[in-house]
Amino acid sequence: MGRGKIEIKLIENPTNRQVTYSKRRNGIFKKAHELSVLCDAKVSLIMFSKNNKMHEYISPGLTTKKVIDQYQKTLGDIDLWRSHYEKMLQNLKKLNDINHKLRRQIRHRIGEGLDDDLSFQQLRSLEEDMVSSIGKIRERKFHVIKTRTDTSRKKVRSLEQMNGNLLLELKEKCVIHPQFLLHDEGDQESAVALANGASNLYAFCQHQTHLNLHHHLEDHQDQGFKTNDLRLA
Amino acid sequence: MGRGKIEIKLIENPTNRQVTYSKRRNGIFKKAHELSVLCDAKVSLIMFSKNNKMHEYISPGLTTKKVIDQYQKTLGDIDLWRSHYEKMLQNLKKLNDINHKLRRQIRHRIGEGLDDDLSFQQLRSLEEDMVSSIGKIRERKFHVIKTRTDTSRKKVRSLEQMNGNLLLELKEKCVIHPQFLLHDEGDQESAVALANGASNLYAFCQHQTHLNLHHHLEDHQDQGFKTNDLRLA
DNA sequence: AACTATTTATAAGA
DNA sequence: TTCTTATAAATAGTT
Repeated sequence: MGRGKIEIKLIENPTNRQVTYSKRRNGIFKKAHELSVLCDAKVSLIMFSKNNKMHEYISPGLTTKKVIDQYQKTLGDIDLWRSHYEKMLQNLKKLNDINHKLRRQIRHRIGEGLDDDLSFQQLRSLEEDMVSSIGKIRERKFHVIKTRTDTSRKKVRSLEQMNGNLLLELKEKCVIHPQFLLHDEGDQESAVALANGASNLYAFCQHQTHLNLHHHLEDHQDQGFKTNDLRLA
Repeated sequence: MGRGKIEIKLIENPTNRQVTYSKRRNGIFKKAHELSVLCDAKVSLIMFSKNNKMHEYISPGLTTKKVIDQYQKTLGDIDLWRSHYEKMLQNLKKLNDINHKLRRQIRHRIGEGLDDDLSFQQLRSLEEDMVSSIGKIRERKFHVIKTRTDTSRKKVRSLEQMNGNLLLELKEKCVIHPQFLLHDEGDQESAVALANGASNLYAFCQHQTHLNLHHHLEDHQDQGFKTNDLRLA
């Protein structure tokens, strides 16, 4: 209907296409409206242009939601959404049930809600179970504390050994180069630091010992303590 | 367009209306399809006739669900369904999380999964908690067993009293009407039944005593034992 | 956006 | 429903 007949196939020219879309869209909307009125029909017409501009017609007194709802209902529950939705509802219910059961179990295990529904036998087996569980927890607790103690002990041993080596080396160096010795009597911290196990050398070489001990307590990765350390001191 | 012009208003004649609906419906569908093809538009056309018969057109390669989804998205998430759906999803997720936490708590309480992530302090407080809980459970257990014992004791006392009364009454009746006495020596059950506390009257009036005792043990509500009972025996 | 020659849709009748 | 057909309406191409 127009100056010439056209073939029904994609209009390649974008401008042309846009114009035709516009004209025909209005045409369809008009027809949809006429049908609504003439035949009292419910019509929902939704369309998106090639550039995703949306246009819709809906019969007077209706909403698209209503139409879609009726559509779903009419198609029956074969509908993807409805079944998906209902699966979700079931899931929700199941999870809630499980939740309640878990809560109940916990309540029993913390000694609440026992009056509700536990028989003597159930109470007995619950008690038994908890006694055994507590055993496991204690075991684990002792394991943790033992591990921790062992670790500390090892650390202490290793530090002691390091200190021993350090002191020996220091002693040698001081004997060879007595000019490095400092006699800073006012330093109180040194005394505290040295009290750990280096006290036998206190009178001999206090300042350097002090500084090197600190190094080792603070930075465990630092293994490079040779003659350089002495120069830094 | 037709033999005569028509006014756009409800067609009162149902037959006429149905015919028009049919014709125009096809017309719109054709136009919708032409638009789809000519302009590469997405078209969804759903309609219900006055008698709720549904018809739909959907552009080739599309589904109504897709169109509706896009419609919802385009209108923005103000949409009721989408928000409802998303609330449900959130809920589901939350429930699942809670579930996991509850399970974890239970696992800890039954002494599993302790290595994962419990510090020494946590283990200590868990142990403490469980000790206190076990106390509550034991309390409840003792309460249950005590209640049950008490109830049994009361029942026994009450039955003993009943039996006493019964025997006394029976004794009287037998003295007044000695003709009711039966000397059925072969009855072994009687001896078992009487052993409970009626043994002192064994030689006196065995058969009746036996039957009446049974009545009372089986049916507690039956309080009506008078002279009639003896006649039934 | 308007025009208009043509095509298309369809109302009424069969 | 479907077909027919006179006529109304829609619209392609043009301005």
